[in-house]
Amino acid sequence: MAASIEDVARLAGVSIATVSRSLRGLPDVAQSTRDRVLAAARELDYVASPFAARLASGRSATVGVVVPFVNRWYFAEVLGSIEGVLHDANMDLLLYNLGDMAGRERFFRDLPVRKRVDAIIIATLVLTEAEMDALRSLKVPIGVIGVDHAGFHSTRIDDRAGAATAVGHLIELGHRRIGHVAGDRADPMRFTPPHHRRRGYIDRLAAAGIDYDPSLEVLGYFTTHGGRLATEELLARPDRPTALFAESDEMAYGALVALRRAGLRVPHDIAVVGFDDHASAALMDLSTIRQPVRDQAEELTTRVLAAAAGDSAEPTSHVLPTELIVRGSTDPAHTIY
Amino acid sequence: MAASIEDVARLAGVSIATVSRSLRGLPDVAQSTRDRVLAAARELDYVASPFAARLASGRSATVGVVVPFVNRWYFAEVLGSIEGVLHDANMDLLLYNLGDMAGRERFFRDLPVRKRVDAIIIATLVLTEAEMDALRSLKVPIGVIGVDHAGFHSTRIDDRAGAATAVGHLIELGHRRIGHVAGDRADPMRFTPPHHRRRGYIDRLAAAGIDYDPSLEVLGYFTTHGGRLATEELLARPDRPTALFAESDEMAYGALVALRRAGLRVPHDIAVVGFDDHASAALMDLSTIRQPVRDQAEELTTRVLAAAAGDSAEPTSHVLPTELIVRGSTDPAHTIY
DNA sequence: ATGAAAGCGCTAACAG
DNA sequence: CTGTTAGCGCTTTCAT
Repeated sequence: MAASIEDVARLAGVSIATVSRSLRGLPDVAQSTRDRVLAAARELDYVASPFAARLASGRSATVGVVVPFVNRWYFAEVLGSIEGVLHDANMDLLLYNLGDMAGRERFFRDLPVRKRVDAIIIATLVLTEAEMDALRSLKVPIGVIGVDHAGFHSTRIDDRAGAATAVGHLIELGHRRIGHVAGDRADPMRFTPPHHRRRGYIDRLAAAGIDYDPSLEVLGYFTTHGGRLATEELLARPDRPTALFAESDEMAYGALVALRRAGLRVPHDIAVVGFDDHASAALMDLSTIRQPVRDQAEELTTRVLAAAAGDSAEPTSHVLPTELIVRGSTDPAHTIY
Repeated sequence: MAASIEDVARLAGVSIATVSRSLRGLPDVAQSTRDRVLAAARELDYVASPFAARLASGRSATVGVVVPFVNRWYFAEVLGSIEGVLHDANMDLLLYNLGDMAGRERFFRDLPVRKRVDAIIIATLVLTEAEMDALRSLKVPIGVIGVDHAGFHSTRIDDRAGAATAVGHLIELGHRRIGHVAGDRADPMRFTPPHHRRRGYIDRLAAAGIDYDPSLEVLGYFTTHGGRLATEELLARPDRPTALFAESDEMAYGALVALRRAGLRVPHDIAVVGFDDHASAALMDLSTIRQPVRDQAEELTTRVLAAAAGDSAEPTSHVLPTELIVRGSTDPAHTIY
């Protein structure tokens, strides 16, 4: 049986209260006493039982992290970043992967985080009023990454401005017919990027006096495969575009495959710009909008942790900058294919 | 304040013991009593405090999941699968992302899972004796995915046989000079696939009476970028290979990029086969060895859960089958580029 | 600076 | 079938 606080107290010749204080670094313990306790604890290889501590203190030293999918680049990146901050702060991380709408409904109905976390971090979901109510009922600080919701801590990028920058880059290169490989705005998970990025696309066209042409817009569903199919569809239409804006790099990869198969040269026949600066974008020589994924996750986690620790500042919404990265897929002096 | 078991007992007019029994579905409770308790619990929106239950019962209903990285395809896939099984079983999932050697050392030194999990699942690490001792000291069932260690539950594939199949496929197509884009065998994380997959490559060459040529072997470090560089290096050598075996699909993608840039046709000039059947392999038209990642994770998790629940069967090692998937990158009737 | 003691909210014998 | 009671291993007043 593992050592308990009583064993340590006995060995150190003090009360369990003193052991508790010493080990947690609380004040009002003589240095000599503390040293004795630390030595005893080390000798017995003692660690406090987290459950006993949590029951007694009412704090769980745990945060719940909710992601729609763990196996997509963006969410995996976010999750890894959060994990780092949390464990550096000696917090446990309870993972919830929604997976699909059924999982999402189950989560908000059952609220499996109840009575077990000091804070919650949720990635990229636009929450319904009912979901927000459910979360608020937990009475713990809540952080949302990628979206902002009043009353919750949030960190995100400006998707709309980023998309406008991407499209502006194409316009400055002289393109007027710009195809749009879009994310699914009707996804039941209600992700926001497709809405904002599309707005940015339309904004920027308008600013350049280019008419918005719905026939240049096809859904790619945020997958590589979808990006390929969408591009094939665009190419099959009369008067094909001279450039493509894909709402995500992963869709852009699919677009590049479709273009290669169609025998079109990039960027000479068709230029392509993506969004995210995904891990493989540099390899694919894809121009894109870089977003600081890890920074967003770390910044948000840090603030949520402060809130959980009692910092009662009002929840705020932070926006981090994006950056246009020009690579071969739009550089006329270059050829990918 | 949230309702406690006493509130429920009072409302239902029974003792807290009866509430506990009713809610947990234990026997020896009159149906009418149970109904009353359930109604009271629902009315008060009661859920038991997990910490109190864990402290009293000694069971944590939690499993620790340890991965080297969350943001690599294989591990993300594994993590997602484990999460599904765990939450279906009403278990909490505590995530530990090692990240690098420093993180790995810290994990095994501090053992942050101590006193908080009923079982541990670890992905793809070859454990040192010291690490195994540390884990054993926890006295909980341990599952390892991708490797087998005596005394631990494990599920894996036969990497060696899979690699041999991949190389055999190339040999049957008539190839004799087969380049090898290899994983790093000296990685301090000590992953096993590079060792086994390389053995399979060498085995199969030997079986076909082909001399092993070290100059055909270059490290690609399991990254897309590394695969590209490795391939470029292979192409720069005299008497270049007519086919490539990449130890992972992600490295194979890099190889395809390098071949395209070099103006070589696939599979006519050089055929390529990968390993894993990564999510994008179909899109890239890459022939590969499919491994059932989710199945491995689910099978292992299920067994570990049984062990944690008291099934005292000896830990065993299970091997799941792989399958050759032939696509355009090796099909002579086909052209990728 | 230290100790005694009262919980925290459950589970698990044990009685009846 | 149900209730009583003794913990589980800590944290946290409150004394001293």
